Amino acid sequence: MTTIKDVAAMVRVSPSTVSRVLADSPRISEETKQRVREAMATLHYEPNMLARGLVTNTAGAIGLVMPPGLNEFFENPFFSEMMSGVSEVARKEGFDTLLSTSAINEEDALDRMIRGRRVDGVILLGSRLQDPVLDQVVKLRFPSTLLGRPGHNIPISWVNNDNVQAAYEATLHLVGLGHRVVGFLGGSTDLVVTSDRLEGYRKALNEVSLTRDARLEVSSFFLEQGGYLGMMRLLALSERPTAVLASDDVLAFGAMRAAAELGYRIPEDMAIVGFNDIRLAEIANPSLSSVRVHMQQLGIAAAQQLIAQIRNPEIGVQHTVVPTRLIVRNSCGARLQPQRG
Amino acid sequence: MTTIKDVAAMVRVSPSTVSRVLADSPRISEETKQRVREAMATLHYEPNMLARGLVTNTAGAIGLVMPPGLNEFFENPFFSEMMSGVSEVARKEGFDTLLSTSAINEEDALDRMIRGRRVDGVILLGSRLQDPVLDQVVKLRFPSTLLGRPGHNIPISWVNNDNVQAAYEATLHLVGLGHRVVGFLGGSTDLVVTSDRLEGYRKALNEVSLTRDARLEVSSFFLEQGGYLGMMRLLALSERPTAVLASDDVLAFGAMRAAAELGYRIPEDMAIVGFNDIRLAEIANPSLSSVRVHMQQLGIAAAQQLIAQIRNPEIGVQHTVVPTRLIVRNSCGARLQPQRG
DNA sequence: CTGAAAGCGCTAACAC
DNA sequence: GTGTTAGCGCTTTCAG
Repeated sequence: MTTIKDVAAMVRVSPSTVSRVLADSPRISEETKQRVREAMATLHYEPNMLARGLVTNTAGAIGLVMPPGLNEFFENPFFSEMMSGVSEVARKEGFDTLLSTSAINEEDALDRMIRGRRVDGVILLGSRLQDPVLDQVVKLRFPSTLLGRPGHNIPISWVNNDNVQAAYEATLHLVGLGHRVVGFLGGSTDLVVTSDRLEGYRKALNEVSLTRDARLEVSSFFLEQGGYLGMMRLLALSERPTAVLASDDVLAFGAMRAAAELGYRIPEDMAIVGFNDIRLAEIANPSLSSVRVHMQQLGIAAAQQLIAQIRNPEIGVQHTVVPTRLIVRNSCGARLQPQRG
Repeated sequence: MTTIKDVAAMVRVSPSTVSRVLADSPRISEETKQRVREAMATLHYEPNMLARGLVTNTAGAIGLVMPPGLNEFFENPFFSEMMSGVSEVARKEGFDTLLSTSAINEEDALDRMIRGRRVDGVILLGSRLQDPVLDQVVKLRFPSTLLGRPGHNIPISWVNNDNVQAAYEATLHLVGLGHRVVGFLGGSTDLVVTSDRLEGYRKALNEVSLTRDARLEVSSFFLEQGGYLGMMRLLALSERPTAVLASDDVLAFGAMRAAAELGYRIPEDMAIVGFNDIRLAEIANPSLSSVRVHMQQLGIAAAQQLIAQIRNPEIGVQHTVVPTRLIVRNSCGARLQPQRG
């Protein structure tokens, strides 16, 4: 392994000079820099990040802390797109991206990453209503950004959509198409994102004076299968919904499959709107109406916020709201001639 | 930050004793271990991985080297599923997972990771026909596993499907359904996986004495849009195919969209078989027949092989072939009554 | 403009 | 069983 000493020896300067060249210090003459750089190239020198990190107390990496239930998360296209945004920014800014795979739970993952000095900051993917991880990271005063919204009042930077508003608008859209019984199909209820979208849904129903029915609000796990099962429940109700707002596209697809299997036509017998607008929404048949949340943009903003914080710890908490937009396609029936209402 | 010294001071032992407790050395009395561990807990001690890595020359992480064209890759569900397998193993074995996002190309990413001692081994995701990265990693004698097959003869561990055989069987399946003009829709031609699947396709056509036509072999980028455009080309041919083998499900979906848009019914007018069997294949309408490659299994095997290598560098190159299976659904027409042949 | 020296937190001989 | 010591590769005062 080539070290700074080898380079120094080759150019007949001291290790500190080589170190200064690495940092492009103005105190080193251009000529020396030139010679040192040549030596680095011929020796294939690459700085040892561990050694550097040990003294500078930096890691050159940002950590992605997965929510519990890794697999569920990996399988959701949301994840890839968000990560694509994160890593794009990380790359540009010279950071690597570390996945918190080595621990069994979020708390341990965080401890390992933070106290173990493996990363310079963390992006927390999603939050639960009472989330100890948030307290933990705030208590440690460690650079961090939450992708989502904290469920309780805590000074932490975050990047989020206005999920209440988005779900509110999506629900009103369905109501505007004439639907009087609208179901809500959500993911895990202790996730803030689920609760926010549910709130928006309820708000809309209240506003148009439609009676709410707890049985119309089903929650399941965040997988296609979860949507499938949830939809089965909704369809089994004595007063079954004619439209459903799903809090995730993957759930929406499961719901569509369930409905189709039982002979319901979409959108004629059952209108569906999803959330996230994953790539597949456009391709599917029928194409899925969905609230576009700009997943990649969320990832980009989170990474940028985090890196700004790492570079300037005094920056204070930052909040970014990425706007959403309802993309109307075929699954909600808006493109049909109005039949009800 | 709590260090080993703080713990040592608290228990009134030397730092080396604490270090030995960390390693659970048998030379330390149970009683001392107990006291040290208590101190570690109350002080929230967490070992500094940088310092440890500096002396042991380990990083506690495995690197995932993305192929160039990050985004294309992130968007393919193949990636998430494979990564889910990798990280599951990594977690169990106590490794973190580092994404090579910080460099602009694979070579630099590797240099940074390997010479920078950020990882203990790397998983290379996919290979091109002449791939300098493979030479690089072999030359450095660094633990590594290729997810795919090397395009040239080089002693490197890999995990792969038998893509030639799989494509051969899939093509024969289509021929067996009576198709006499079968198209091939591939990804980037310099990828080994594309070339292998193409070879299997050709082999099948030769075997059943169907004339091959270079115009029936189109290649495009690895996105839905690529499949869409490729299919448009195939449909424009004077002698157009009645069946298409797509070397990736995402391409297959693009192809299906193109065909549907132009009024072709699937599978009646156009039979399609894809590759990878992503989750969506089952859900899609019509459901997509696809060669299941067990993406997660590939990731698991790659990670296991790599970690075995890290733990025992003398282990030599290992090769794993993960079997494939053609999953017949609706898009290939096998479930219809035979109409041709 | 450059060099010498100390030290980041940890492990690993080598002592006792 | 435990302590002492040196050193991993690098950055950073402090000298000059």
